[in-house]
Amino acid sequence: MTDPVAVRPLAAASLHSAIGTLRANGLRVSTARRLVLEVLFAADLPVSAEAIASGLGGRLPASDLASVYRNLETLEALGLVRHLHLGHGPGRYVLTGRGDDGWATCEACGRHERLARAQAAQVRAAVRGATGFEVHFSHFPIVGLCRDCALAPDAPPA
Amino acid sequence: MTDPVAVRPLAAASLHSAIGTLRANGLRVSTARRLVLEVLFAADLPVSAEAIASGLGGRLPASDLASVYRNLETLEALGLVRHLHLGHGPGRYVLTGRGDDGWATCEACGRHERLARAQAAQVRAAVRGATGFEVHFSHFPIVGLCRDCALAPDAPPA
DNA sequence: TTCGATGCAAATAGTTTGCATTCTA
DNA sequence: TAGAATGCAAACTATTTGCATCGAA
Repeated sequence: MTDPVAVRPLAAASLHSAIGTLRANGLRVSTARRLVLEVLFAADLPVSAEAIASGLGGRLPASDLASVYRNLETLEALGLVRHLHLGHGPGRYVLTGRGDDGWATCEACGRHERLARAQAAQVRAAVRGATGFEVHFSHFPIVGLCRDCALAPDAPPA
Repeated sequence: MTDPVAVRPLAAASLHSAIGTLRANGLRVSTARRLVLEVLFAADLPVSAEAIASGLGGRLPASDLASVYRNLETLEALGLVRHLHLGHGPGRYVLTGRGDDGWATCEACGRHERLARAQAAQVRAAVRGATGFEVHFSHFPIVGLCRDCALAPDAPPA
């Protein structure tokens, strides 16, 4: 990368537009780099670098783990990708625009839910009121019990 | 540990009472184990295993890192200690009863603030209302800008 | 005197970096 | 064909585990 130009977090609507952003920034569109983007566009939840390198476990062509990390860093610098930590274990990567408002993780059933913009706004307002903090929830999830598991503490679904 | 008896998270008010809990559970009070507790009682913020092993950087006697991890695991199983992740880098350990209601991390100035019980309750209620989730904030912090940094975005204090 | 706990070393997971080679622009 | 990106290997950080030895009860 010569000089990080488009550092505003601009979500790419499609693989095509993401590639356009790469080109617009003087970056090359290599096979490995395109692959990382393809996996991210194919995944609906945040995925680990390992999962990307394996091509989502074989559904897509595999590539080198070190290159995946380097590409994720590049894509993150462009604002096309974010990373977050949904618990212990490897970090997870998502396209900007998917779950930007935050995530909630259920400790009982393990499910990860995106927060809707309106939900996040409500919570942000509460935090602002209680603490003065201007928060976002994009790097760590909110952890607790989802509605279902909170009601049936002994028999968590799934 | 023979059999984890006191698994209810009972905060120890003092080093003395923590040692009592160890004894009550048939665990031995070794030098290394007492040292881990001493560091935790001396620290006001959550500390890394590395910081504990170094005796808070020399202020207290040092000990072996692997033993520190093993002891933290034991103390966590007894409910005397919790761990959390305040950002990237190593996990941090705290005594139960210190910041159980959660933490808020400022991205600009890097400070970590404990949430007060009432603050946490307000936020929990908001999350419950918005999402149905029954949350706690003890494993990951709330991340954002503290009141001061939110007001002066370009000149973060300290 | 026994077995729980220690200390050292080696293993493991996640991530980063160095460097010669490949391939995009 | 210049230099960005790759792939492999090695380094690094955080954490866990094996095992012979030590020491608290």
